[in-house]
Amino acid sequence: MPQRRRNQPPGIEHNVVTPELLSTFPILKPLPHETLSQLAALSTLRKFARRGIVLNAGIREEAVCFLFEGRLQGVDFTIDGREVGLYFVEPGDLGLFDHGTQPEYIIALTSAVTVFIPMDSLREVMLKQPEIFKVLGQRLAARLRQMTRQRSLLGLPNISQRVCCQLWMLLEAGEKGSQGPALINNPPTHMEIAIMLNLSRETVTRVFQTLQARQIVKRDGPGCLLISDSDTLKALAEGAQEL
Amino acid sequence: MPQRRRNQPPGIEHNVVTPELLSTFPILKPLPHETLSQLAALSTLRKFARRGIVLNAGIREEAVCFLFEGRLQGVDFTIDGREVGLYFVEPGDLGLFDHGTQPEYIIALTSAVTVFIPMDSLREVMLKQPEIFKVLGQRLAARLRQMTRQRSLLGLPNISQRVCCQLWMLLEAGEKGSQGPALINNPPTHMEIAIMLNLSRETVTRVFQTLQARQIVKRDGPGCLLISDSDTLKALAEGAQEL
DNA sequence: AAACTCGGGTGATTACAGTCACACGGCGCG
DNA sequence: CGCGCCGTGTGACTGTAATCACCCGAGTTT
Repeated sequence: MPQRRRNQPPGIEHNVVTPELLSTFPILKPLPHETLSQLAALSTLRKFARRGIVLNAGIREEAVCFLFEGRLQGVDFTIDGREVGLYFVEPGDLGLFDHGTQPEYIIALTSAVTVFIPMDSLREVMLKQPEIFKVLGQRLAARLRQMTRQRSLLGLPNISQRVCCQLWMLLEAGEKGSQGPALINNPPTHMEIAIMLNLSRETVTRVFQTLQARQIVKRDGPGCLLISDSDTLKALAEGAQEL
Repeated sequence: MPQRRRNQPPGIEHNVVTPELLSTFPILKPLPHETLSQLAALSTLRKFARRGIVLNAGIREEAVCFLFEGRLQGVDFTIDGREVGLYFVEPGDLGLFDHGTQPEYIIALTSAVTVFIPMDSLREVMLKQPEIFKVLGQRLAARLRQMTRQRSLLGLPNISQRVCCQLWMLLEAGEKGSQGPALINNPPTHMEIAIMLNLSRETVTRVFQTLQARQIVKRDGPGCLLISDSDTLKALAEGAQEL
């Protein structure tokens, strides 16, 4: 479980958020159009390059952040400085924030497009539209469930099962093209998976090697991972089959 | 990382919750007395014996639960049925709930006294007193931070450091009698610690053995663990010292 | 073109925690 | 009382994943 070095390109800002844009987020969809307009006016569009720091630990950046495109990763650090992966953030469906002081960093794994809504502006809108509270609460709860699920992964004694489970979760989160050869766009690197699963990079690589040898997954250039045999992957993830 | 068997004694119910009782919870303290009275009328006092199931996974039990006395543990299970410890719940300061469907079980590690407030009753009060939202949000966020912290523990490559860190967190959570020999009341069993840290029971026992040999901790009968040398424990937890 | 960095791929070695097997004291209980 | 369970304590053995060391190819910078 090693380190990653980071060069930290900044986020680029724009200010062209439309209510339509916001309504593409399932979480915000239920809100009335009028509310979305208000929110849109307060929001900022920000782009991040790979490895960019989206939200910084400790800094009390009072903002809610919605992911549009790309993939983010919540990471924390152990006392002795090792990186620990907490969760992945998938495009579209995930809003994430910051409450009190954010304990973890959130980092762009790919170039990413996000929408930021400043917390204090949000609060004004919330006073008139208490439904937002509910929406935010649901997000928090979902994150909690996600972290619980991720934590229980670590309990798996079998390493390849861990990796397969993680892959399976990535599949579920992404485009659910149901059966047939599914695919994961911009998959995390072996290193990024390793810190999620408390493994070393080499171990993850080796598991991937056997998965490829068994024709279960397949690289399709960089930026795309093909799951040729998702049934077997599922079986492996559930421990019904040994690798 | 093994299993625990459970015999599941039921919770015993009473209905004698006073507003004063509620105000002993730091989380609820800021609420006006009138609100507390309303809540108290809706609340139920429930006692659990050791190993009792406080909140059941999957079941959509719409209630908020506050811990008064004792210690609880959130647990989940891996796909292959192994138990995984998620967090400890300390008396007084911790309220916990249930949103959507609770993914994890919550189990009494010692006999415990709790107060339950049904979710729907709570909602009525919330309409008039939106501050409760804030309180609940803070709790959720705190739980999230706690789980993050616990997760980063697992990243520690050194096993004894993991255990010491966990002990240190238990100390912090409990009575902070500041310096001098601190103590942990009703400490979790080795097994319970093991599933929190992804270790085997034996490994935890062995770490405790060396800690006792080094006079850092000491058993004071069952139900009490004495931390003789909390400075060294802290050093071990932070990795400043090897065991 | 050379000099990087980054992501991935591999082998040899080895520390170390899991597992199994057992033992022991305390305590509740029929 | 004796029985059984639970929490703890300990030794021997072994599998396995971390570590180290290296290689490769593809992009980028200069």
